[in-house]
Parts: sequence; C-alpha cells; structure tokens
Amino acid sequence: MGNSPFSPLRASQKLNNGALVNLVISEKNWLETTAVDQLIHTTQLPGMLLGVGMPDLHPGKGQPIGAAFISQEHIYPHLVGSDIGCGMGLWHLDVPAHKFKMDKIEKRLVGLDEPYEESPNELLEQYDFDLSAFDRMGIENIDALNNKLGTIGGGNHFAEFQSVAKIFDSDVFEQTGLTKRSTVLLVHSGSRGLGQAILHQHMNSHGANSLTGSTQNGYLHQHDTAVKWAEINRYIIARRFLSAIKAGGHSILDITHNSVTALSSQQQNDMISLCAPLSLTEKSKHTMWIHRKGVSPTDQGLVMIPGSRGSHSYLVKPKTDNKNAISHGGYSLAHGAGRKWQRSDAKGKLRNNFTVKDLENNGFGGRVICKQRDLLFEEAPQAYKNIDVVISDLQQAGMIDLIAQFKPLLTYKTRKK
DNA sequence: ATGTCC
Repeated sequence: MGNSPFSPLRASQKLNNGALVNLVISEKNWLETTAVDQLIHTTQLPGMLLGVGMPDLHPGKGQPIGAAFISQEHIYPHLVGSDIGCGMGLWHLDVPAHKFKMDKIEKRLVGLDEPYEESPNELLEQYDFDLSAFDRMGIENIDALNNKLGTIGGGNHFAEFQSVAKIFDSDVFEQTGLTKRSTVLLVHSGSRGLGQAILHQHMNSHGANSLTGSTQNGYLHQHDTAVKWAEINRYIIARRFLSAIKAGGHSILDITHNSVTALSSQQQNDMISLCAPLSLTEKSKHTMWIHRKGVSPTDQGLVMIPGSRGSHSYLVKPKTDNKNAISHGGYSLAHGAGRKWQRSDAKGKLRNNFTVKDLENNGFGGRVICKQRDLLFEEAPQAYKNIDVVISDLQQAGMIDLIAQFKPLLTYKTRKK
C-alpha cells in the first residue's frame, strides 16, 4: 500500500476471482461488517472486476448500499435495485434566504402528496418522454403509476429548502450562478413504482442471474426509461414546490445514483490497466458495466452530497487530476450520510428519548414536515452516520474538492398520516 | 424503496 496515494485510508484487496475490492473508508469512520461481507460477496459474482464501498456503505437486501460494481459482459439488475433512476436534483430559487419565511412557506406546502393536477401523459410528452417506451413493459396499470408523477414517495426521499452556510471555492461556486444569499431546493426521489415493476418482472424470469449479450436489451431499455421517468419526476416535484411557494427557479444539476451504464472507452482502458494481472485483453471485446447502488457518478459535473435531514449538505466537485483515484473509486462518490441504524431499529432506540416534536425540529432552527410518525423515527438524523466524516473520507481519498456547504431550512417528507 | 406485507 506504500505507493498508494490513499493509504492508509483505502483498504484494497484482491479476491480469489481476481477482482479488486476497495473501501473508501478511514479509521474514524464506522461501518457494519455485514456491509463489508455483502460488498465482498457481490464482487465475487461472475464477470466482476471492481467493487467499491463508499464511506456511507451500509447493508442492503443482499447487496450493500453506497457501492459501485464494475463488471465485464455481465449486467446484474438486482444490484441497481428497485428504485432505478433514484437521484438528486438541485434548484436555485429566486428567493434570497433572508426572505424565506418559514411559517408562510410551510403553510403553502399543501397538496403535494396528491397526484399532480396536470395530465401525466401531457407532462411526459412535454419533457420529451417517449410514451411508447411503456409498450411491452408488462406493467399492469401505467395510468396509476403516472399519477405518482410529481410525488416524492417514502423512505429517505425528500424535498428540502436550504441556504448557503459556507463557500469553499468561490470561483466554482459563482459559476453555478449561486450567491451566498441564495436559497436552493434539493429534491431526492426516484422512479416510484416503475423501477420496482421493472425489477420484479426481471427477477421473475432471471432471478439474480446476470444478463449477457442481446438478453440485456430488454432490461436496459426499461432501465433507461425508468431513469428518464425519475429525472422528469424530480423536475416536476421541483416545479410543484416552487409554484406552491410562489417562487421561481432553475435547475443547477440532476444526478442519478441508482443505475447501470456502460463505461466509456477511456474508462474501459483504465480498468484494463488497473486489472492488468487479470489479462483482460482476451475478454476486453466485451463491454464493461458500472452498477451504481447509492453512489453518484464522477463524470457528470458537480454533485450534491446531502447529510441527514438534520445536518449540512455539501456541493462537491469530483477531482479529475488523479486518474488512479478516479478508476479505483469506480468513477463514483458517496451519495449521502448512509444509515447507521436499520429502519426497524431506529424507532426502538429513539422512542424513549425523543418526542415527535423533537424530531420535527431539524436542529438548525428549521423543521421537518413528516406527519407519518413511523417514518419520522426511521428517518431521524440519529439513525444516520455523520456526513462530515463521509465528506472528509472522500476528501482524504483525493476524490473531491469542496465547493460549498448548505444548511437545511425546511424539509418536506409527507403530510400523509 | 414500494398504487408496500399482514
């Protein structure tokens, strides 16, 4: 490890199948052994070249969350999971932070769990979504699904108003058009029932087996459809929220963190040199694929990494100067703080020490709107790891430059009881 | 994560 620029941060290990496992995690970070077991187990699947665990790595349903997997020839839909296309959209509002009146805004955020009043099909067409893409998907009720367009969903999804807390790189920050007085809206949502229906359909016929060759086409088409649907969903959510608070704004970035995509030819060449002892040249005619489950890409511009709903979020710029760091990191970054406690544990641990009122306060003088009691406890900041440690691990690994830090003003989860 | 499992 002496010649590694990441030592001793990066625990790198070559498995029996020749694949590399990398952990972008420092000693001061904490992670569950289950998550590491899942990371190693998954990296042993046929065709795997590289598995990367980010500082927000935590156990999932068989495979870890906060991980990137690069394979050759093989695509594993279950590694992307059911929320295909889930991601973060960041919007710059035309309301300065000092004019953001919490009580007034909160009162205006109503009806946002209900179906959007505009026709979903017209909306989809408006955003250049090819409605014929739904053909042959075998999903029973597309209309019911499209009625979810513009709604946030459950789990860790949210829409959050934030203000600027700190600027680290004023040049890059100003290039986004933001100022220190700006208010932003961060939208975290995905493909709702669509991705789930696609994965279920796939699992019914193929289970957890990989797809190779032309058998990939059907899934990839559906996957790409879900990614686009999710992106449009975030777009409409943002527009709904802006319209509800009578503000204007525009999108700064939209980054998908659950997907499978082909590596660029440059990235494939980098992987061949990274995995040289595997003598990949023979197999290199096959496409390499990157599965992202709760990790953001490093080749799509700036990335927003949110903490919990009671902590800062960070706008970061993936570093481009260290090719080795980029390929070792699976062309990916952590996508958030990562869970510390399982959903099922969170309520039991917090019930006796925290009231609903406590958890509705975000610790920054702002609020979380979450009328679903169980969800409020499951998603409490205490159930998440410290975002500052996650960010510092990525920094120390040479993967990011910090651009700015944001503070939560008001988070919307759901008004449904 | 989920037009969510009982």
